[in-house]
Amino acid sequence: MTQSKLVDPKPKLGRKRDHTRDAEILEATLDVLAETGYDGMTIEMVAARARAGKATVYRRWPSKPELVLDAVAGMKATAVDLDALPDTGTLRGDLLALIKAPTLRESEHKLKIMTGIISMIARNPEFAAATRAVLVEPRVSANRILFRRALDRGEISPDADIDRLCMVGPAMVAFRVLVLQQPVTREFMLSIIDGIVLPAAGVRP
Amino acid sequence: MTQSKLVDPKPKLGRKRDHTRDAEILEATLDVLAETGYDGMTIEMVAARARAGKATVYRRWPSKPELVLDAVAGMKATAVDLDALPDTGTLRGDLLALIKAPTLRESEHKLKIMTGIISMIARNPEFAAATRAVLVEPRVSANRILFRRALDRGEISPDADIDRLCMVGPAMVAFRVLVLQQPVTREFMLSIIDGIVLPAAGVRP
DNA sequence: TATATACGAAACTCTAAAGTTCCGGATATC
DNA sequence: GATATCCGGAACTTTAGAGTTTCGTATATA
Repeated sequence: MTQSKLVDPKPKLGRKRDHTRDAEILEATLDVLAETGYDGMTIEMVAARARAGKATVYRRWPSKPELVLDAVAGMKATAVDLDALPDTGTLRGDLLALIKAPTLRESEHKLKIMTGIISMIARNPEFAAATRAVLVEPRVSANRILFRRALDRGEISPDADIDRLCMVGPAMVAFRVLVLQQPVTREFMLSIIDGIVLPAAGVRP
Repeated sequence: MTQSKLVDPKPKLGRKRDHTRDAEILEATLDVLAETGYDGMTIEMVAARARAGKATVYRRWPSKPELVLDAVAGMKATAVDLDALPDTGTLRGDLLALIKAPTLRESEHKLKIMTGIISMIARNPEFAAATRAVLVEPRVSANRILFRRALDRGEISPDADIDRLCMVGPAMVAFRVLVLQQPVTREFMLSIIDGIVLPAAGVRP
C-alpha cells in the first residue's frame, strides 16, 4: 500500500520553507512588542526588523494575535529551571542566588514585553493563560520550593503564609516595572528580601 | 474704558455650552475604558454611552488622548482623603479600616480602568504621571502616615523599611487585578495585612 | 530541465476609526 | 425677531494598518 498521509499532505516540489527564520521573526515580534505594545505593533515593523517580507510572516502565522501568542509562549523556554534551583542551606542564600544581574535583566525585559500585552489579557483568555505561564508560574513555583525547604529546615515560622509570600517578589517587581516604570536593581530586590519577605516569614537576621 | 478681554474673548451670543454634560462624558469614557481598553475604545462608543453626538465630544476635547487623560486625572477626586484617615490606636486597626467593601470595589474599578491604560504609560509620559497621581500616590501616602504613626507609638520595629512596606499592599492588589485577573476580596487583603505587612513590620500578634 | 514553492519587496484591497462637516431643532443674547 | 452657538445625529473625508496578491529571483524535487 502507498503512503496514506490524509492529514497535511506535504507537497514534494518547490523550495523548502526556511524554518530558521521562525525564531528570528518571533524575536523581532518580542522586540517590537516591548517597544510599542500590542496595538502599536504592526506586522510591517516585525517583518522589517526581521529583514523579511510581510508575506513570509503570514505564510507562517495566520494572524497578528496568533503570532504574538506564539512569541509570548516561546518565552517560557528562558524561564527559571526548577530542577537546577540553588540550594545554599539558607532561605536568604537561595533567594539571593535568584537575583543575579542576568536574571534581573531578563525579568525586566519580559515585563516590558508584558506591558504591551496587559490590555489584551482582559480581552483574550489565551493571552491571560500565556502571561501566567510565562511570567507568574515559573517564578512563583521556584519560590514555593525554596520556601518549603526553609519550612522543612525549621528556618521560617510554621504558620507563614507561603502562598502569599511567593507572590510578594513577583508582584513588587511587576508593580515597579509596569506602573512605576523604574528599573529593577539588585538594591531593590535586596530591600524586598531583607525588608519584607524574610521578616514576614519569621526569619531572624 | 471698556472691558479688555484680550485672552479668550468669550462670544456673547448663542446657546451656552451645557457643562453638566462634561462629567457624564468623562464617566462614560472611564466605563468604556474599563471594558475595552484604550485602543479598543472609540469616541463613538463614548458618545453613545453618554447619549451625546461625536461633535459634542470634540467640541470639548481636541483629541482622544486628551479626553482620556482628563478622565483619568478626574479619578483623583475619589481618592483616599488624607485628612480623614482612620486613627484606631493600632496599625492593624487603621489598615483594616482602609479595606472596607466600598473602598475595595473602588480600587478594583480604578485598576480595571488602568488595565486599559498600562500600554499607554510606556508610550506617553503624561499617562504615566496621571496613573501615579491617581493610583499610587494617594494609597501610598495614606499608608505612609499610618506607618509613621505606628513607628512613633513604638508599635513597629524602628528599622522597618516603611517606604517598601507602603507599596506592598498596592503592588499585591495591582498584581492580582492586572495580571492574575482575580477579584480583590476582603480575605485577600486580610491575608496580606496579617500574613505579610504586619509580620514584616515587626508587629507581634 | 520543467515545475512548484519559498524568498524579499512592493503594490494592492478592505475595513475601522479619528476627526470634520452638515443637518434640523433648541436656546441664548441683543 | 435676527443672529449665533449649542444640541444629537448622521454623512462625510482621511488615514493607518490587517491581510492578499504580484513580481522577480532563488532553491528544491522529479
